[in-house]
Amino acid sequence: MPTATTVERVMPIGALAERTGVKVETIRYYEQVGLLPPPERSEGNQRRYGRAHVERLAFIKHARDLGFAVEAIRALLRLSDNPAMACDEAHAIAVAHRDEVRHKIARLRSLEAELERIATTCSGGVAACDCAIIEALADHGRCSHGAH
Amino acid sequence: MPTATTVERVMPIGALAERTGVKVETIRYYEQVGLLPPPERSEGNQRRYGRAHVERLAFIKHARDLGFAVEAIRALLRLSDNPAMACDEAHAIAVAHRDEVRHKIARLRSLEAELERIATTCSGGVAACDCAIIEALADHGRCSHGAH
DNA sequence: CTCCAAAGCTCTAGTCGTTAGAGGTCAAGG
DNA sequence: CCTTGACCTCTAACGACTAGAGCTTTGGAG
Repeated sequence: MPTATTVERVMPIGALAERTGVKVETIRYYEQVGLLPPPERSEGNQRRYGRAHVERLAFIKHARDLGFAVEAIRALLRLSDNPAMACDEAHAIAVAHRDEVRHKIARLRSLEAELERIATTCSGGVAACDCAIIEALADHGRCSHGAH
Repeated sequence: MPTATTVERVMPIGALAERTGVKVETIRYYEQVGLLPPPERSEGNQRRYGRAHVERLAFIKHARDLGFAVEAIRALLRLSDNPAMACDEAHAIAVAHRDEVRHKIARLRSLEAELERIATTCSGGVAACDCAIIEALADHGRCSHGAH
């Protein structure tokens, strides 16, 4: 007993959007940049998607959620279309991205520490505060050359 | 015995860039969007910066390095120009940003874990690999609805 | 003093991955 | 048949720069 959106042969863009959690505009964008192949059209020129599109878009969505760049996804899709190209390349892409993510985490952690420090130095509303946060920002500026 | 770049009254944009580590184009951009006040100009219409500009730009740079958005920096600069406005607001900005950074870290950490998992599932070049990374991306797509 | 390369100037457009809007067409239920 | 919502294309905006074209100014060497 298939519901309206499980009639997969003739899915309009809105149903595909709902199913995958990707916005309509974004789907059209992915088509425009060549991530999602152009689907067939209805007589009235409206896009009609099938199961293959759902799967491909889900793949794209998951990769985007993992923070892969559109370029990287293009490469991953090429690999998935062409398994003969082996997974060495896919592995390299994933590892490169993982390292990038690690890098970002490390950077953000030190930012967090510094933000925490300057935010707690001045907890707001205190009279002695002139203001510690602003001074921290200004001082660090000065400290790069030690000039006054 | 001041060197060329320590002659602060007449610093051209390139010297300011070198001193602060902010690119020339970015300095002009900051002026355009109103973060850095327009400096005086030479007879030939070239920007000439002084010490105040070095300090303000260093403040901006440090805040940007900490990941504050330009809008937030605009607010912080307003506060630093006008200390009477108290540090409550600065504190709120810093705390909000710290929380945002924490959020980002948490998200990235789970991404990292998943990337690690899929990257090590297929270590590349293995025959059995068909490929685990690509399957992981595809499967997750499918698992959101359990459909085949 | 004259010349030339480096550095400056303005203005425009491109980046990335969407998102939003204008202004129109199509499909389906009452 | 008519309305309403979903769809269509095309263009511009976001944030924070970055790059380039095409020009002028500056400052040191000859």
